[in-house]
Amino acid sequence: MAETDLPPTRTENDGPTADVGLERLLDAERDVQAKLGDQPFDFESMLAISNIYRAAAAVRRVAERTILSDYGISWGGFTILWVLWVWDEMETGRLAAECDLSKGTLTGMVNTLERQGLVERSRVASDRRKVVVGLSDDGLGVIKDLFPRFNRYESEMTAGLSASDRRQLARLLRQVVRNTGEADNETDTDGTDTPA
Amino acid sequence: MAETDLPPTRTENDGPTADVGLERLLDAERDVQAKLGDQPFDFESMLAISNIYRAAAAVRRVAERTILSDYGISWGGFTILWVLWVWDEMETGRLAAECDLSKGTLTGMVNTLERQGLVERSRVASDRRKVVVGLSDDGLGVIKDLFPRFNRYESEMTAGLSASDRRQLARLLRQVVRNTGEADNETDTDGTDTPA
DNA sequence: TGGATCTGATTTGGTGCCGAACTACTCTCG
DNA sequence: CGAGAGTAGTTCGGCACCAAATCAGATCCA
Repeated sequence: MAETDLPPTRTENDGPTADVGLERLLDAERDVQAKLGDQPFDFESMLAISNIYRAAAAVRRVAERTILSDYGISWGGFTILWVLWVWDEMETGRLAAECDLSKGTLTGMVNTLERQGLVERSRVASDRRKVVVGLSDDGLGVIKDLFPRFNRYESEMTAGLSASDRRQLARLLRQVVRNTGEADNETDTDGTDTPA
Repeated sequence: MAETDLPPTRTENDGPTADVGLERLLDAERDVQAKLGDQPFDFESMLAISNIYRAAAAVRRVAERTILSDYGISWGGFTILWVLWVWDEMETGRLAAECDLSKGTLTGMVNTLERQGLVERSRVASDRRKVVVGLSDDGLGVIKDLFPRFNRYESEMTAGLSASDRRQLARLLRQVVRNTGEADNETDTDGTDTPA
């Protein structure tokens, strides 16, 4: 959702607040509330969720424009290389889950990476349905070279956050992921949603 | 990037930790560090950033599968309707900025929404380059109906977070967005990156 | 008046990404 | 064994999304 500041006409600065224009946020809240009449709404959740989306998109766009474009790979492509690097070759389905992509999407992206000579597919002899994907030598070279740069970029993106802020951020986001209830929650951390 | 838990073979539960398998995180850190040799890396930033992306994707997918699919609109389509609802009709360029989309993308999505009869385009008489987009009556009906449901969903996605957690989350994410240095930062909150 | 320039929107070409349908293989058990 | 149920991966149709190129209208001098 849109960054919920910027009501139509305001461009003035507002001094050294540590945060992005607080008044704008209040403006936005007022504007939304006006549309809703007396119906209550959860402004803080709205801000939290919409900022997740905006931050993710911005971080991705900038990463792709800056570092990733040097190697001609996308965010998702990088993720695949990274997973294969850290945890070695694995079969398609698992790789998809690990990269948080649908199987269909993964097939396409592996095609791209294969065309670029960065990964290799091989069928499993013991179960000929399965396909294992692994890094090629070139792929290994790329990720070894790329990861430190990427990680440096990640650090830059969290500039201004203390170490505990970063941990907190990760923690809160994990809770959000858990709340979506999408599978791969095989961990069942709080025991409230055990299937049976 | 992949949720950085789940090293290849571990499925056991790990008891009532308040957080997602802490040991797995440590495993992942160890695995990555092993690949890097003595080269240092910023694990906490990596976790923070990758979780932003994963949370955003999960929240979006689930929203589209559950509420949004009832109306046949996408996350981005919803954003457009919402912005137009709260701040009234506006011209294409501004709408794109507000929705955090490129102009080209916006054109396409407005086409879709127009086909669905939810928004209307009209040229501006005083400057015939400009196009103003606004909600149709149907579009207004949809967003009025949809927003409360969507907002309820947003609340659910932040379940388990205190009010101050939510504010904190939004705040930290705003800092990340700021760090990307993508424009629309006309606010310049800390004075370090003023163009001139 | 009329080119050069600027600005707003659309078009174009190409991925990424999804869910659903499909194909090929494996497993089960009668 | 062999039909049916299950599973792994790919294909398909369709948006979303971007950057770059293009088109059309406005503006600014000279």
